[in-house]
Amino acid sequence: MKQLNQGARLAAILQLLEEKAFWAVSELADRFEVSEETIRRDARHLEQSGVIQKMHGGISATSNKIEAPYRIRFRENVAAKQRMAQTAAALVREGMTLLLDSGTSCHWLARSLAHMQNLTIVTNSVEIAHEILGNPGQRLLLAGGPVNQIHHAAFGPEASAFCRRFAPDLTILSMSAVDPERGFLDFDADEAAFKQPLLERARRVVVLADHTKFAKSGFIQVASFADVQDLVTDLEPPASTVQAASLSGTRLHVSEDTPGDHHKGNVDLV
Amino acid sequence: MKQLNQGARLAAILQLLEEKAFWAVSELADRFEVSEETIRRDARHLEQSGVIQKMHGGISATSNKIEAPYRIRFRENVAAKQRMAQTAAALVREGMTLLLDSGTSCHWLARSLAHMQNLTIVTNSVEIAHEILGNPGQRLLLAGGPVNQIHHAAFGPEASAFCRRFAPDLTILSMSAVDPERGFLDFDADEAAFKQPLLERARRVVVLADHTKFAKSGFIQVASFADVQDLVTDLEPPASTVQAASLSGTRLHVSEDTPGDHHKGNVDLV
DNA sequence: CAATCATGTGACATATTGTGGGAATTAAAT
DNA sequence: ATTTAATTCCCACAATATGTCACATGATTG
Repeated sequence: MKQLNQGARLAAILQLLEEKAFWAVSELADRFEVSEETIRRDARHLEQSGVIQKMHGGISATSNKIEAPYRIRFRENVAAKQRMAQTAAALVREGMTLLLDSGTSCHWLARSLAHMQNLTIVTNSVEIAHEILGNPGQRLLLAGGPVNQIHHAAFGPEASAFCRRFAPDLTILSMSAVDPERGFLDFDADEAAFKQPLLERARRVVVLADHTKFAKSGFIQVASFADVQDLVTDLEPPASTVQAASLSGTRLHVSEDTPGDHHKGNVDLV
Repeated sequence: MKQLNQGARLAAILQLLEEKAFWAVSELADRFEVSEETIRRDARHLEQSGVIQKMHGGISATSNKIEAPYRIRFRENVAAKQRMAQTAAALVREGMTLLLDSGTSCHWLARSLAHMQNLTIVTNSVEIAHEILGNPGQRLLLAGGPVNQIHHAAFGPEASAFCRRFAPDLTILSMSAVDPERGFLDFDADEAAFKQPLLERARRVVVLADHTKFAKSGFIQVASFADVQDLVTDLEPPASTVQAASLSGTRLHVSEDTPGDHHKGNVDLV
């Protein structure tokens, strides 16, 4: 192929990506008879305009389907979420009825429960419902209504009324923020309004909150420490939070990352 | 297989996991002509993003659990279902409100609607809800309640009452059997009891039924031809069925397989 | 002619890969 | 059940490959 100017080359690259999903930088440099650095600059330009995706070794077509933000969040901090899920799963016994809140942490917990039999799961999360249906031998009760596009869950009055009909053995909630003084908080008003009534009928409340939640402070209080029997997290919380939990009798389950140290297990304070 | 760079290799591994649930490290190293350690590192990357599960000796798809029967059915007769979905999608306009019944045909339709904006989807199917949440710019109203393990959808009174609150532009139903004399039938009593009331408030009823449904005859009548404005199917139905449809003014949309003949399109009788 | 832009080159930073040693896991044998 | 052997895994290091940046050159444009 002969020398093309930049515009023609960019267009040609896009054309080539129709044929093959991935092109190595060296391939393109060779084909257009320019230096690899030029191709890399082209790649940077195209990536800036979101048309392609730069990868190590070359460029690839952007996935034509924009992934929903929820599903991106689901894949962030996977290791920590999996550890928390394992820790929380240890609280579950066969035959139990669980109320599983929406949120990616609860979603990972649902996945960790795959092997358990004879569970009844009540949830308002479409993602968790979808997950549970992949687990044979688990009953699913789904709260419906208008579905929130951000959280992929129903928070409306239908969902609220539905969930209040049950008295689950464990009420498992995720929280957006944990504050030593104000307890557990949320940013979303609908979400908070959905969770709050669940506390009244709850026998045992388990909250999942990774360490990033200790640095935040939402603006709607959902629960105090006294409402929560178990708090599962991935890193030791600040001393003030540990103390607040201790004073209210909230058990703290820290599932730390312990590479090469498999017998240490979880640190359960109180 | 030739040497691939990391990105291409990761994608290829995910592709391979579609074929076989478990791949040994040695197998993959062999296939990609890289060292086993490289494969292990790939595995670590993929596990970090939660896409696969690392096992001793190899990697496996996260869901090494038995795939739910629904999800197996979803992958059967894909070509026919996709054609029917395309045909049905042609009836949908932006801004519409759709009631989408459960069933794999409707599920494929939901997928075909991915590119459309500003749709409002009412459904009782967890699978369809999950699909819709992957389509940006579509509103989702989910009917809840106890979820049927076979159909992955809610058929209970909560779901029924919820759906009856809406007057959708299109009411799209799948049916288990089509009989020239008795109309549209079902095998499942709960499912039938859910669908029947939807017909009353429906403005326009679209039924999806592939050709296998013409050979069956369920035992619960859900609708007569007079209730149904459009019938989408993949092959020309028996003459008696065509006549029954014609007499009741039911439009017949046959999305036949027309390889290399893209302008023939659908056969619309009446 | 000055200013801007595209390109190539080389120096340096970052990422990926293979190798070998030692820990961990599994399988086999006692 | 306990020990032994084989396999597999993880880590650290070195080599290679790739990416980024800064600067110089030549082309293009106003």
